[in-house]
Amino acid sequence: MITITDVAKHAGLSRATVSRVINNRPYVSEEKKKLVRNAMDKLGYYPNSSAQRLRNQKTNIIGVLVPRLTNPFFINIIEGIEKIAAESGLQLLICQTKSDKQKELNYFTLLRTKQVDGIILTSLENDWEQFSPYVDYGPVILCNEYYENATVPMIRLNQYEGSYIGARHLIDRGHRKIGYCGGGSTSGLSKDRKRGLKKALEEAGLSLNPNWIFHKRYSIEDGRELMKEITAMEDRPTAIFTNSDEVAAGIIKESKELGLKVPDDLAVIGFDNQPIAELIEPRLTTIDQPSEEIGEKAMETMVAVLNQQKIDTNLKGLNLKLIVRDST
Amino acid sequence: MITITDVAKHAGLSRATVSRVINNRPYVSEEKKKLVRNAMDKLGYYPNSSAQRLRNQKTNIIGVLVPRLTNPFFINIIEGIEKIAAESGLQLLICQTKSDKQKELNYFTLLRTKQVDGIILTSLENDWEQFSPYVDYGPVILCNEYYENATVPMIRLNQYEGSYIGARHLIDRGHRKIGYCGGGSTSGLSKDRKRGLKKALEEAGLSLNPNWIFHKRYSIEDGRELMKEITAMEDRPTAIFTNSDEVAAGIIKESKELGLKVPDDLAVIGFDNQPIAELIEPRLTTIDQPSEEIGEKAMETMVAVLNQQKIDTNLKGLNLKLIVRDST
DNA sequence: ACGATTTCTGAAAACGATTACAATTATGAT
DNA sequence: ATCATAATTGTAATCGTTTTCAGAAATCGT
Repeated sequence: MITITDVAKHAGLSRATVSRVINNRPYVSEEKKKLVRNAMDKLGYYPNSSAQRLRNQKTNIIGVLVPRLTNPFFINIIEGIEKIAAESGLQLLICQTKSDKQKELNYFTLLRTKQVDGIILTSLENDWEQFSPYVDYGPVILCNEYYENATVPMIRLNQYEGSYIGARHLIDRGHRKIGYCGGGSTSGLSKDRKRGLKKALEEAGLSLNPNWIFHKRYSIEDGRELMKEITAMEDRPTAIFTNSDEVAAGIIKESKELGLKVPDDLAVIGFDNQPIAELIEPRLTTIDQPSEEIGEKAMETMVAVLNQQKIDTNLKGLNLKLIVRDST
Repeated sequence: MITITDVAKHAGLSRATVSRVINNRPYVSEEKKKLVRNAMDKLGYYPNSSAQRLRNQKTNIIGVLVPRLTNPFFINIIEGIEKIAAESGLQLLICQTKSDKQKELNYFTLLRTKQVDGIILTSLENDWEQFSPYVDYGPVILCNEYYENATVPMIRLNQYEGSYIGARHLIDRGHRKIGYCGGGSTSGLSKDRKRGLKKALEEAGLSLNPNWIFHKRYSIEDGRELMKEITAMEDRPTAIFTNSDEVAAGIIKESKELGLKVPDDLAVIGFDNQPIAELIEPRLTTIDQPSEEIGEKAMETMVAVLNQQKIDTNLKGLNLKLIVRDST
């Protein structure tokens, strides 16, 4: 392997001078700069990043925790994060938690072993109390998800509002028996979605039937299973409010297979406005989230924190929007 | 930050002994082991991985190059890769090339700066000649994609065969005017898919109309655009063979919007058997690929190469399978 | 009991970069 | 011409590990 020492020797200079050239430090004469550059080119030198990281005590890598890569919503967030990361010369270490509590927590050793300079969380399985001991070891930022009591920057949308407008839409369409399929975790997002729904129901003089609350459903397959469960009930909801377009798509698909009409027999509303929402028939009514934008904002915040600048987590202009299509 | 020196001091021993305990080296008495473990626990010590990497001259990270994370096919491959990586204590650095030649090439500096121990390529934009200079800097493995003349391990399926059976299916359904939408790169996969189609056509006394060959279409949106182009033609194909389910889905969606019936007015066959293939209507006829399995095999091969064991890239039992649904 | 192994432990030298500091030379002001 | 200041370069320490080497202690075989 070619090291900085080789370059120095070849250029007839010291390592220090070579290092200055690499890092665009001042106080190097043009003449020597040229010598160094020639030597680097000739030898095909690339600095060893482990050595740089050890010496500089930073990695320029940010860990990004997502539940599963199969969910386009999180890919969009990553897209936004990556855009800003690239602009700032940072790399991403993308980590799948598979919605597993322990896995999620384990990724925090990345911070302790100095493999990453910071962590962005896009979903939450554990309670805030589990995370809080780790914030001493490097910046942690919540993107999309949030806690009420967390002490780290949170890039979040008004999920309460989003959920409320979705629920209102169902009520306006005349539904009185509305089911809910949500995460069921203790995160602010999860709670707020349920709260928004409840609020809309209350306003209409309705309440949430505990039999129609479903948790921990994420995939298309989960949606299909859920639909089978609903069909088996004697008292069924006429509309269902879901936490993701994938689950909603699964419900629609299975409904059709079971000979039920969407939205007449069952109205379905999704969340996220993924490509699949346009593709499936009937096209899915859903709640659009500016996912890429919150990813960008999260990474901008991370960059600010790393540079010890003051941060601004204000997200005005970014709203959840109801997209009415044919499934409601 | 707590270092190994702190632990050594706290335990009243040398750094060497602590290191031996960390790495399960022999020749440490039980007594001292306990002292070290206690000290590590008490101080909350985690080894600094930059230092370990510098010293050990390896990172235990493998770079995985994919075109775009939005394509579930590649996510499946990653899934397989990750499974084996986890078993072997390796981490993944996932890199999106966005199907950009330069970007793809740039990621090879990861190898030169020793940020990764090896690279797995799942798609190819450049010619093999562009890559070959880099193979000196660390193991490179091709997964899914391949070249005829490459000198690195290739985990590949018989795309020629897969393409052939797909084309045969269309011909058996009575189609004589068959269009092709493929990658159009110089990779073996791309060439073989075209070859397989041509072979089937020739056997039926047909040939591939150059007007009906389309390249560089990847997304649902690309599919929709493509469909508009086709509709604008005066002499249109009656069937189209695509390179991915996403493009195929876009074609189907747009067809319906344009008032065309699939498969009657236009038959469409996809590739990959993604979830979307089941969801869209008409359900998509497609060619299933054991994507997770080839990911696993690729990582197994990488592990073998890193350990200098002899490798076996045989993939028998893993085949491309035609899945007939309703779009043909 | 005595030499030959084997087990245990620490001192010190790596790994490849960056940087504080000192030494030297060049430039500028008077 | 002289002194103050700025620009240029190198020496050596440092980041936090692992490992070679050597020495000390324990164990073994006879």
